[in-house]
Amino acid sequence: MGTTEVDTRERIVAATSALFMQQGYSATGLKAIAKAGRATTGSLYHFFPGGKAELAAATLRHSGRGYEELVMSVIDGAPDVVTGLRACFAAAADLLRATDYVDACPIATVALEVASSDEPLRQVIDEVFRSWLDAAARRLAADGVPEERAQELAIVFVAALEGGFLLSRVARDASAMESVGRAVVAAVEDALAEARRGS
Amino acid sequence: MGTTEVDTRERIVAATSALFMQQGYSATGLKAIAKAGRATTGSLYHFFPGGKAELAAATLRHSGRGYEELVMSVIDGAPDVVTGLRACFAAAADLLRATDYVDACPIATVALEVASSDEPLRQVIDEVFRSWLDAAARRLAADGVPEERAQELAIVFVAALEGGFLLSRVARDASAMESVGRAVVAAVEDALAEARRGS
DNA sequence: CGGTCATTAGAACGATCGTTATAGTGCGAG
DNA sequence: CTCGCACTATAACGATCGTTCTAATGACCG
Repeated sequence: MGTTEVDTRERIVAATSALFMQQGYSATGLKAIAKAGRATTGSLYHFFPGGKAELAAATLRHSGRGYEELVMSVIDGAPDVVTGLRACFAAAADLLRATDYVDACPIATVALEVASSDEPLRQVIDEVFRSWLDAAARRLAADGVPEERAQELAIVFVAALEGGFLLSRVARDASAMESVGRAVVAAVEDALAEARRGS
Repeated sequence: MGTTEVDTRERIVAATSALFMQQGYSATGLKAIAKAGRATTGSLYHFFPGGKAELAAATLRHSGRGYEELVMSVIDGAPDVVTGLRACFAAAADLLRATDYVDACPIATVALEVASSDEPLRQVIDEVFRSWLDAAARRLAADGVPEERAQELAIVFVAALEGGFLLSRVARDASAMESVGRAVVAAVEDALAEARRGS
């Protein structure tokens, strides 16, 4: 049995994620996915009998988990949340520059395409974002940000990241990502200072 | 000559904008646009000889100008920038709720689709965003925010709007838009307070 | 060796894509 | 009235879409 079928499956998902990144959902054909993932149409439908919809759902879940782990590991690798967040935005800006502004968030691209026209996929993305927000809020709370404020700052964090990706990719200039990063860091610092001062 | 041809042209652009909003660029077929705009394929190619690409460019420019005027009119209708910004985010949240989270920004959706795969359209969107950022920065500077800070806050403003649209549409809950709104307002208030205090 | 089954290869389906071509409409100018 | 031109209608093109189907491959088990 080995690991062959698992590798093919993961290769297909990885190829799908890469294509979603730079073309979105609708513009990415199954033939292109098969070619990029070194698979055939038959193989593709063997692993994803539900066709494009099932493949997209699997890809979004996979990418969502991957990005969450990446972000959380960067933050946890820092002495505190504030410097962790700073590192996050710096890493995102570096990644954009290093990949010619291609490597960003495939989930956001697909999200805007399907949010109002493909309910099953919208729900998948909703779960992914919810998981991100929960993880970020927990991490902020662990560093002393009050519960309610932590949830709001988590939303601001994710929205800033996605907004930064959008503006940076369109402008082919990562300075937008750095700008929103500074704003998020300042907001978190404020919340922490207020928490230490107040009740 | 009358206004017939102008009306048809504008009807096509409006229909395109609406379809881009909920489906994006690739998923929106020319046939669907023609039907929604009460036009035919021939009529469509008469007004936009460049085909889908030219129609998309015209639509993005048109929508971009429209949103810029809308946002600036809301801000200018308020006594100061801070309450103007508050009104902006409140209006965006209300619009999302009123339209079942469909009516958002067609430009962001198309932007993520084409930023790395369609250079001409990317440049059009780049111009649109640049115009937004310039207008917002000028408005912030007019209310006393130092030049450099105004440009950065303009980026934060637009990124927050787009990030708020994304999260709110996916979650079908406009509270994310309200959260990012509060963060932007706080950041601007801070900048104004600092400007009044410092040099 | 023979048989089973997961996996692959690739052809073929109808539908729809963006685009083009052609014929036809109707209105304003001379 | 008639010519010209802006505009419309519709059919058709080749290409590609997502999907289905049938064969064939190949490794493991009795």
